[in-house]
Amino acid sequence: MGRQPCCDKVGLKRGPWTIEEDHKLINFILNNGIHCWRMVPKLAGLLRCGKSCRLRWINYLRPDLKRGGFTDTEEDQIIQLHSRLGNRWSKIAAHFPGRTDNEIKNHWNTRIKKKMKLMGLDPVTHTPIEQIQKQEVSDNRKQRSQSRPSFSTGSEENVEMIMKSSDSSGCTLQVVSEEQGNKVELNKVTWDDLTYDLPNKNEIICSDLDLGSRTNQEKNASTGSFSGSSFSLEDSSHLSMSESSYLGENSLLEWVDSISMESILEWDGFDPLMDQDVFCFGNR
DNA sequence: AACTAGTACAACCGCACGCAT
DNA sequence: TATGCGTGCGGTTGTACTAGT
Repeated sequence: MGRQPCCDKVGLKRGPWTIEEDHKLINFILNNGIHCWRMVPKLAGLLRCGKSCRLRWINYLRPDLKRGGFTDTEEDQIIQLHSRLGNRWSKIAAHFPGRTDNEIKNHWNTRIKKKMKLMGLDPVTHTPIEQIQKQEVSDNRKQRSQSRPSFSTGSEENVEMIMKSSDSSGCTLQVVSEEQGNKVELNKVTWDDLTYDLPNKNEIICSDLDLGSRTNQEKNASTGSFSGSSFSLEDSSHLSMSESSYLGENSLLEWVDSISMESILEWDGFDPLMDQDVFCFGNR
């Protein structure tokens, strides 16, 4: 059927946001909340598409954003989570309140990837690069040998791992030899073990936990409460303005600070269009 | 000082999903 | 069921900034 564009793009501004636009957007959202992003630019007096407004708010203007560099601990945590979740940045970001998926994704692409390569680890599989190269050689050999008729490749590599149970700390695996039908139950292994010690762990985890396809519950959970990339209006009342350590421009920061917290807290009491008193400079 | 290469990150784009009709 | 809409997500691009020469 083909999706309609989120906006006609005609006469809309693109590129970097100005302080004035930021002020307009923040003022509108803090006073009215968000019911329909498509309507936000119109009501806020912005020549932007709703999508752009949403992105700007989520990634830059949200008052609860934690700015600044990532700590070593955070980086380690990102690596751990990435090994389990892959490039599902919103899920990863959910573990870091105040961080956005975009921020984590950027940090991953610019720094952590390189850091891992320097450590000799493949950023995609999280396994030692040397091991991957060996595996590739082994696979090539396998392929070549399989193309030959009646040639056994040996049983060591023909095993299947089945996840028997799992929780937040780790899982129990069953290893089944295809050729001999042997079943060996491993003691519980932690996710870290899976990350660094076992080959092909991505396939194991993804297939058995269905991490490759998001469930409705996951989606709802990610949008239902404040959890990193997904911002809940309800939970904004718990946020501390002191956490917004950086907003790009001091004037903007000061301006946000100057806004009465009461107006921020009343997300639920939002009356969408009753108050269309869009921000004007000098009004506050 | 001028230029270049590398880095960091904001912003955009296209697609998929859930929901309503 | 098919279609349209709004939103969220992940990949990619653009650009400002910094370091090195």
